[in-house]
Amino acid sequence: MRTLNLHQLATFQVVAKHCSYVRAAEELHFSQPAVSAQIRQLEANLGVKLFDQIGRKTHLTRAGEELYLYGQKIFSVIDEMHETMESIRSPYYGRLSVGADTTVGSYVIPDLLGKFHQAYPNVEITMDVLNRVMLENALVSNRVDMAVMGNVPVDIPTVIEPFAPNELVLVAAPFHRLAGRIKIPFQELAREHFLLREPGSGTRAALETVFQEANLPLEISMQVGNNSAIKKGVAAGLGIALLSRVALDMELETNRLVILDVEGFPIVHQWRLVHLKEKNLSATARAFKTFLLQHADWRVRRKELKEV
Amino acid sequence: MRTLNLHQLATFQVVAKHCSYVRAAEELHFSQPAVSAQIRQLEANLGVKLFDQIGRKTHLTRAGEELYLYGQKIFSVIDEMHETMESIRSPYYGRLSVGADTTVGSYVIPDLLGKFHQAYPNVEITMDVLNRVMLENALVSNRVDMAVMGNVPVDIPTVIEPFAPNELVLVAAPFHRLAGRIKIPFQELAREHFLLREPGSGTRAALETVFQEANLPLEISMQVGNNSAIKKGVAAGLGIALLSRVALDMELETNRLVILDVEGFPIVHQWRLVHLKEKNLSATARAFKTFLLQHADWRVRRKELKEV
DNA sequence: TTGAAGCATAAAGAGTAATTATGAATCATG
DNA sequence: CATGATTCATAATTACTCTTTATGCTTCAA
Repeated sequence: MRTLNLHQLATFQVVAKHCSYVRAAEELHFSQPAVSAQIRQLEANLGVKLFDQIGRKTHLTRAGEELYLYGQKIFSVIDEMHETMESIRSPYYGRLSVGADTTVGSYVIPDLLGKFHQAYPNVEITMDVLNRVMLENALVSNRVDMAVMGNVPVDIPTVIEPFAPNELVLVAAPFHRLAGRIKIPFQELAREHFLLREPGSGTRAALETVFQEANLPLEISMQVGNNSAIKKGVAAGLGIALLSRVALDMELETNRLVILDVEGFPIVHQWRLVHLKEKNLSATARAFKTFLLQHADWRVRRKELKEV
Repeated sequence: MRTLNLHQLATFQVVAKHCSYVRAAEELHFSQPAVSAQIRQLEANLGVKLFDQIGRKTHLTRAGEELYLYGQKIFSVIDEMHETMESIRSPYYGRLSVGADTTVGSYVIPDLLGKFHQAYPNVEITMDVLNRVMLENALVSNRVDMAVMGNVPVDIPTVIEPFAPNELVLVAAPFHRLAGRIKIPFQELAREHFLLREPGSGTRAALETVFQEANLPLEISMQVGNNSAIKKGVAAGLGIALLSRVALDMELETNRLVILDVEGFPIVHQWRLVHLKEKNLSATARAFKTFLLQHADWRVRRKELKEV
């Protein structure tokens, strides 16, 4: 089945405009027979005569008049479509879907998204805070453009960019016996009770690793699936905890928690920006990636300055 | 400048629908590489990626989603356009512009247009009643599809169809001295005064011709540019006149005028349907032509029966 | 690890559309 | 009234585009 040919239609529009094959050929930079052939084929395709040749004047038929109007309609939709494609090519318009794991999604990304939004106000941003499994899932099923996380998936081909250091610090209540002491030997921790996240949490895994390497037993005071709850517990004196530095701004400022200066701490992990290697990043996504990598550093430095 | 290719867009729509090149190829009865090539070119033309290949699943990108919507819009306009063309191909829709000279346009065509309108109620009909010069002008400049007239233009290539006889009869007032007599010798007319149309009128020319051939002088009582005025004058006894039979229905019925039975009368001319040889008659115009030629005969016969 | 599924790539052939050159008809003009 | 300019049609050739077949690579389920 022979579908309408836009090339023919475009040619027709010009011929109809001038009511002349010759002048249409000039405007189109085609030869006159080429134009004639296009019109002949268009007439054959549509099954209607488009022009009347009266003497050496060319007139539109009724069908031609109607087709001319439809041509304008069609090309105006196409123009609109091209504009849309143009805006998609530009990073300043479009949609962006970012996934983040719990900590980074709660404490780091929101600020950056705010800044990005200021720079690219017409970009529609979606952020999903997900656990590691769901994140990996969202990545491979293409539901997010990219993800920010600590432990990147290893079994799928991805592009990984180091994004920001994740300092895991030991915190305690200000009245804790270790608070304020400096260069606390690691062994001292053996007597402490810990508040921990659920198994599978990256932070918990890190803590377990260092205790295993030091061959010390890890005393668990409480297991909680939520950073806020852990912070509350520590502040209440239920024990100490290993937490991401970025989650502690307010608690440190208001002196509800203090960082313990223990040998081997902070443990510095990396947050990473990840996306599928196969993924065609949109202009918007590329802009966001660049933006994130530039601003992350600065933000982390600012934190460190503040901390000193 | 490379314009959008509808073939590519149509292919894209199917691929987008299935999110699969293979299944699209099946539906389109193309090979899979052909489909791939189409999409590749479309992406190049638009400057955007349309699909993400994640593993062996194919996903639409943002640009692809947008394009899919535009594709639907574009093809719906095109469908509508095809429907319009279809209706133009049919004789039951369309426009029709007919020109007619004064007599036939006033007394013959209106009835036929009414009948045609009953048979083709969706056809937009325009009739222009024009003098001979204007009619010829309208024909060559393509402002009317066809014309009905007595003296057809000879210097332009036309298609001419005899349409109906135009009986030119001599009429007088019922109290005229010749009224009621039969087989009046032509010579008797020499004593009569005539009411005539302006020079250039076909009827006048016909009368002048027969007088010239008989070598008789033509006595002019009055020259009037209008058939109604002539009829009024004749009825008032100002003289006799040569008039088209079809213009006399009412006057004969109400006995305001009578036909004179003079040797050599009525003079029978032809009305003809004329259109440019080069003109592409629309389906509607062809239907009207057929209709007119069929119904004209019948109508004239009816007139004659009534007259007897 | 093997095979099926899905898409890409390359070479060859069929179909489409461009160009040049030329012809026929119209129409204004010296 | 014949000449030349204008306009579109036709024909042959060439260039280009698209399709197909054959094949390879990667993914993913069994």
